Formats: sequence, C-alpha cells, structure tokens
Amino acid sequence: MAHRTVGHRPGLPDDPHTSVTAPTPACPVEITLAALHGRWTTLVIRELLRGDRSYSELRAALPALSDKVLSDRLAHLAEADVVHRDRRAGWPPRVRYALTDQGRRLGPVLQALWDWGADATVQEPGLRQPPP
Amino acid sequence: MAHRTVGHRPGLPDDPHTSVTAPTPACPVEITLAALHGRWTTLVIRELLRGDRSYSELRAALPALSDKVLSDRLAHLAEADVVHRDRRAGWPPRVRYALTDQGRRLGPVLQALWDWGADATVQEPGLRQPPP
DNA sequence: CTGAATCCCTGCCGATACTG
DNA sequence: CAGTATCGGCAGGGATTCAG
Repeated sequence: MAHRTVGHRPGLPDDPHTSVTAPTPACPVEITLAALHGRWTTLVIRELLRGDRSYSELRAALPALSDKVLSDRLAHLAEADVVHRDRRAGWPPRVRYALTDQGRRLGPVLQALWDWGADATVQEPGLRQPPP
Repeated sequence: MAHRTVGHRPGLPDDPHTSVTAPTPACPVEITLAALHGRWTTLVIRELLRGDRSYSELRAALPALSDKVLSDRLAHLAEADVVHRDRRAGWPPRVRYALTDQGRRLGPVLQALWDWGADATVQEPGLRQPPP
C-alpha cells in the first residue's frame, strides 16, 4: 500500500506520506537513514565520494576505525547498494571499493545534512553551551 | 576530484571537510544526525511540520509510540533547538509543541532523505544500474 | 592484504506503573 | 493532561584474535 508516485513532487510536509504512523522499513526516509545508519558510516561514504579506495586506504583515512566496524560498514553499504566491491584475483588480494550510482546520489543528501548542521552551529551558540 | 558539480557552497564532496577523520560531535553532519537520532524522531518532526501539536495529539498521531519515548524525543528535540515547548498555566495543563525556525529548516533535509529512499526503491528491485 | 569470529560492555527502546 | 520512574531485553560497536 505504498505510494510509489515518482512523477511529481513527492513532497514531505503537505502530502500523502502523513499516513505513515510507525517507523516502518518501507518509508523512504527510513530507508535512507538505514543506509546511513551506524557510526562512521557517513565518513566512509564521504571518503569514497572522493574516489574509490582499497580496504587499507580506508583504514588509513580513518585511523580510529576498527577492522570489525569497517568491514561491517562496507558489508552493510554493499547490501544497501551504496558501494560496489571489486575483487581481483592474484596475490596479494586486491579489493577496491567504489560508490555505486546510488551511492553517489548520497552526495546531495550529505550536503543537506551538512548545511543544516553548519547553520545550527551558527545560530545556536548564544543560548546555551558555554564550552570550556 | 574530477568534476565540480555545482557552486562552491560549503560542499561535501570536494573540499575541506575531508579533514574530519573521526565521528566528532563538531561535524555538521553529525550534528544533524544527532538531531534526527533515535527511532520515531523523524515521524515526530514530520507531524510537527504539519502544525503545532499537544502532547496527546502527538500520541494520537503515533499510537504505537510510548510515553517514555515520546517525552524522550521531545526533550531531545527541544535541547537540539528543533522544537519549542509552550507551557500554559492553569488546569488542566496545556502544552503546545511547535517547531522552531531551525526545526522548520529540517523540512528540506527530510525531503532529501525521502527522495533518495524513494529513488532507491525504484532502482533496486532489478539490478544495479549500468555504469555511465 | 582483506577480512571474519569472538567477547563484553554500553545505551536504546518498549512496557508498566506512578505523579503534578 | 502531561509527563517521570524503573526495569529488562537486545542490538551496536570497540578490542582482540584468527583465517583465506
């Protein structure tokens, strides 16, 4: 009973999406948040937005990220069809990670997230938060 | 960094944000994700995007959401300066919740999340897209 | 080099019960 | 009406170790 109307404005504020009354995985917003879900995930994506990377290049770019979480993230992102895994035969094993078309389309999404957060830090400091 | 897509706004793909190598709360993306963090949060915001609401109206709109989580979410969103709590004296107690200016600016963000998720459900069921 | 397996600890969220 | 208090289950994620 989902409405897959892509032709016209799938608007959020005014429209039919208001029928969603629970956090169902079928909601497009939930789908995107699920793709971005988990710590480090956005940083991995951001790194891949700059170009494809090997496993160790990702580790080098994100030094505090453990192997377990990195491989978890990559598996998760591959399952969400955000990253593509390119494995090559031979020795030593070479694997390249690159964003899919869909993954690249996350650029504007992350941009929107960045913009709001940047704006928030500009407006907010007057109220509370006297950081040491 | 092959091509610059548009403009030179505080862009994510191409530029200086790449210095962030860990999930620090100072990163604008993290700030926004923190504001949206938690189950039900986006649905509460979406409800408030339609207009201000009382506590019980929110409960009615989201029947499966428990009191604890709802008040948690509202407290969290108030702290993030996304919602404003308007409490009126008298009996019975009347409290109205409304989005702040910042909260209203989350509209486009949620829209971006929706768009990507809706697009993903369209592309995904078959195969991946052929490379450009 | 590229991961997968294990352990443990923390924090989330749901249900229930109670208060101003 | 509008919340808070408390408890328990479970999943997330960090460190370490092992494997192809």
